[in-house]
Amino acid sequence: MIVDVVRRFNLTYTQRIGVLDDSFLGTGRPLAASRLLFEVGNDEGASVRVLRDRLDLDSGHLSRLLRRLEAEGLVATAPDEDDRRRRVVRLTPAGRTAYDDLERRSEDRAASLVAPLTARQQERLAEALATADLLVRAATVRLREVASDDPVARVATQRYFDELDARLPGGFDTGGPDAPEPGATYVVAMSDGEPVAYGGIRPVLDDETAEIKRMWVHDDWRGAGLGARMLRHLEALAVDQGYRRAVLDTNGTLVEAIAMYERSGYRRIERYNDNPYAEAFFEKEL
Amino acid sequence: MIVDVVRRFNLTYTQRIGVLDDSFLGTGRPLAASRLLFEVGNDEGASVRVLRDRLDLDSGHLSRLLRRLEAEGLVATAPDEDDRRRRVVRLTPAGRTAYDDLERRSEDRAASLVAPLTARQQERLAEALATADLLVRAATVRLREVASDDPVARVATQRYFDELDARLPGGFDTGGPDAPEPGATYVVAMSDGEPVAYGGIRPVLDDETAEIKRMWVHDDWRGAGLGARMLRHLEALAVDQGYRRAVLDTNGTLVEAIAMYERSGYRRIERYNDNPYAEAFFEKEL
DNA sequence: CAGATCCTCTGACTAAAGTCAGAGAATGAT
DNA sequence: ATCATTCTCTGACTTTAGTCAGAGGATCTG
Repeated sequence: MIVDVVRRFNLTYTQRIGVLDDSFLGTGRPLAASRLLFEVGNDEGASVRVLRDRLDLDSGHLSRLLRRLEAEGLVATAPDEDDRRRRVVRLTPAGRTAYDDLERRSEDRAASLVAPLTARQQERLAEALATADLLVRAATVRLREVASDDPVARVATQRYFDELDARLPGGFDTGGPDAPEPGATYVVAMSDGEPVAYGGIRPVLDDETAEIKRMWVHDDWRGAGLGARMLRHLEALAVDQGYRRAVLDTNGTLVEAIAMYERSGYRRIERYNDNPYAEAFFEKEL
Repeated sequence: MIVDVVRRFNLTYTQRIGVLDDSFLGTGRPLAASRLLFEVGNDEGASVRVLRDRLDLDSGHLSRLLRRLEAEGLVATAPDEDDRRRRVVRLTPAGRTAYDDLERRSEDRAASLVAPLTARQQERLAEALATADLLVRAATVRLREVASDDPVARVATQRYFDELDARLPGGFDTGGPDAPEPGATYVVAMSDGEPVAYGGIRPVLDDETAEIKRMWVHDDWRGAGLGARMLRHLEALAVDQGYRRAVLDTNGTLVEAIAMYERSGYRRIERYNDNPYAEAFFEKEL
């Protein structure tokens, strides 16, 4: 059923909205060149390498497209001062104008698409598309294991601490830099190169028990089921590693987290550590 | 606001779902050939002309693609018996197999896209996409004036009569073929080559009054605001033609229609004709 | 500081997409 | 019957897209 809806929507989309991509046409530039210009404008000072990954282009192909935009006077490239093998690409003033033109075309397209709808219908459409957007993004998030000193893991951890600090009544003190945790496994969920959820497991109490640590979901991603998905993923990892029980602690102010643990089959237990910030303790047989 | 949501979704879509089109890749055939094969399979016996319009291809380009599919033994072309300038294209058994393969790939893609979501999330996504689908389709419907003896108008009229016949307690009798109606204007809303809504105006009573006639919306399109849009369109036409008042009659069983007229500012009036099927009468100052 | 690796670039292609003119058969209008 | 029109096709292109090998400079590793 859902598959049919997705496919039907896909068809509608490519036939009707897909024409939005045509906003990149009619500029006298090939599509790939416009896409590149758009990407450079979005991420001012991106290196050629980043653009290549982002647009999934062959290095020769991209290089030629850059020469073309350069010849048109829209972008300028210069060596990256941090690593002179890399080259950074920037828009020239003329390039900025061309970029703004693309933006305007894209906006006009979107506006003319919804113009025939009443205000009420536009609201319904916006709501439906926002929901679809969130869920599609959530569905295409990739979970991957990271070392706890991986730069991405550090970013996620910092955000986790920041949130605790903001939400706990007395603030939160990390107590200095991370000590290495033998046997711990951390997982990050990435979307568009940004961490959107994070969590890990580590041995605790006895060798059959894993502790779920540092569960965090990006603000913009609440309600998309990412937390539950991360939790399932961590539980599966724990089973793979031979654990038979998961425990976790959390602060009483994190009510959505507590509700999510309860929905996921966790039961409250007695305090099992001396974490001063923890107020609620849970376990689940795996 | 809505514009931003549309654009954001557009980006998500092209980056994530858009890869659905890749189901046409990896078949050893160029994309255009796969699309053509898909189209031929969807509309068995389509003429080259129809395919050209549908896929928006240059006639030379299409012709070469057809030769290619023919050489692979996937399609066969033969002159159209009705007009031997035209040629109709059909799938061969091998072509049917290749088509089914494309279908399967497309389904698999859609299934794997939603696989990471929970059942509840899949439901939400299906609902959101179905809503978006309906509204996007509604937004891209084109209204155009037609003569009442235009084939499309006949189809729409017939569906209108069929529905009356099915819904009125005693059935509905057209009372023979249409008499010509001097001064009448009919409008049809088309989507994918099919009429999805219909309606017209004609002079009645005095030369300041237009009567709204034969308002009909396709079953699948109820709730998309098409009826209201058609009504607004007809009112605007009436104003252009110098009318200052619109009236209409309808049967009491057509409750959604009555609700729609009331929402659109129509007030109940006394019977103004002797239409035996009419039970409710409305007017609106334009 | 030597060798491996990374990054971007050019050369030399092939494949796919798209364009335009016009030929030849079939059909419609008068 | 004639002429204009319609439909599909082929020929003869150009432009985009995409691939692969390797050159040459910059940086990292031991």
